[in-house]
Amino acid sequence: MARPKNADGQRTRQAILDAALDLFADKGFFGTSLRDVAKAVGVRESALYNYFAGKDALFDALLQAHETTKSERLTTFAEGPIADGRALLEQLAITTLEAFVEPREQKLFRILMSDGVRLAKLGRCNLYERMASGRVSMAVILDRLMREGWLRRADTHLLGIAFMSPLVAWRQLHAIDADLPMIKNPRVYAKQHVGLFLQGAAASSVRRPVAGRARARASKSTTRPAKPRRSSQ
Amino acid sequence: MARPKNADGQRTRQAILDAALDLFADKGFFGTSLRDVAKAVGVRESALYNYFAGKDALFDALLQAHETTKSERLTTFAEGPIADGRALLEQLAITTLEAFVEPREQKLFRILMSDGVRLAKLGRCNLYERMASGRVSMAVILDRLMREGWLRRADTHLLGIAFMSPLVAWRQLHAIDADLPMIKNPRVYAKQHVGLFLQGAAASSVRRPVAGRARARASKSTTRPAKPRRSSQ
DNA sequence: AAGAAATTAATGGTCGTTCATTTAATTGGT
DNA sequence: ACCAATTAAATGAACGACCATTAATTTCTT
Repeated sequence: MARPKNADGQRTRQAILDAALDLFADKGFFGTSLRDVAKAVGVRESALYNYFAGKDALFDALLQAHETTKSERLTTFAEGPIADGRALLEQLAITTLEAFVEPREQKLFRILMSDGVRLAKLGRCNLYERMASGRVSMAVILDRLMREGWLRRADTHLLGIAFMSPLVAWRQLHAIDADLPMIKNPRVYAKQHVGLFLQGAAASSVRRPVAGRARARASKSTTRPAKPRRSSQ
Repeated sequence: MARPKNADGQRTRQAILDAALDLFADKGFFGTSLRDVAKAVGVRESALYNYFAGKDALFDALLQAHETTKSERLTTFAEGPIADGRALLEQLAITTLEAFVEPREQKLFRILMSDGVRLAKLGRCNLYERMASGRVSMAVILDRLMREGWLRRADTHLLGIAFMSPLVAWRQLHAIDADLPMIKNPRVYAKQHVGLFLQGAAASSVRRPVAGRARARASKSTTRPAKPRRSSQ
């Protein structure tokens, strides 16, 4: 039989996109056949060609559907005055993590993780440009934070990687196994991450004397040996 | 013709392993056919079956060849007394980065990056166990550093991710594109990374009084408090 | 002659894609 | 309000190209 009673093109098209996103995320672009996609939709594979010219076109449509959704999260952080550098970074971390938590974005992330390099090599997706634009946006934000005195002067890319990569890694680890012995709440993690990013991991008692402001933080540890101090770069 | 003049089984076997590593790293496990491997070796694909039972067995042999090479880099750092925490972290960072730089390890890294999740899902490689063991080793080291007063008390996984993920990211970015505007020398990067990890990115002079509660987000004040420009380093 | 190393040939399977066809809904003229 | 023409949506069969794997065979070395 063909053309069942309530066949709706728009609905089918969206179902194809949904199924393709799921399957590509699960088994990869190259590991997913159009037969798989069609079976998930409940349709023969030849029906897909009514909506997409081929497998590549389907993937392109998938990417484009999320390109419009994305709408440049980072750049909005680079505008307006900065009232509180720490709060801005926390909000930035939370936004980033929550973007990863969003299911569709997460699936897309997994697709780009596993097949992005090869797809980019075939000129079929702009993974590198995506990443580069992200790094640039991040550099702009960090540069502003440095110029306005919230961050110390340092290599922008060093800071960018140090700030961003733990967020990505945290999300990645959670995507692989949700039961890891890690901080589970995105907001809690973001807060702690920013704290670590700003203050550093060194025990607070051995801070170099810079400004008289002594931070009465932590230092609840037991007796510890005296630290030989080396100059910091 | 068959059986060329100087055919050597051992040599061929190694050539197969080398070619497979290259091709799997480049096009992925699922994207590489045995024909490709055979062609790279200069042999028909049926010849591969003289050395490996099949594609899976070839991949297993590839993994095992590097399993023996690895020999637990991290654990050696957790033994012996810690003379200098910063130096230890720097050495750890350098060792990690240089391990990534090693070509074979780098290719394996790329394979596991792109196909690891799916291969693990098929029970064909122990990606998760690898990562978990790495996290545990890292946690042991960080725990010692905390107990001996080199690091402030914090969640071990938080610190582990914050220390390790930028190194992985740096290597990843360099593997993708060697011409990025980033610190290129592994040792220089390691030093700066450890400095940032220990001291943090906050400008050294300004510190908010206390009360990390940052809900000053809603304030729409256009008047920005004057930020002292303290340039450190 | 024996065996190692590689060949050619073939098998059964899956893939992306094309094409003619069938069915259900919509439309327009009378 | 009816019926033909049109269109949208999906089908089933097929194609050529790969794929992993196996089997029988050839050639070189010792």
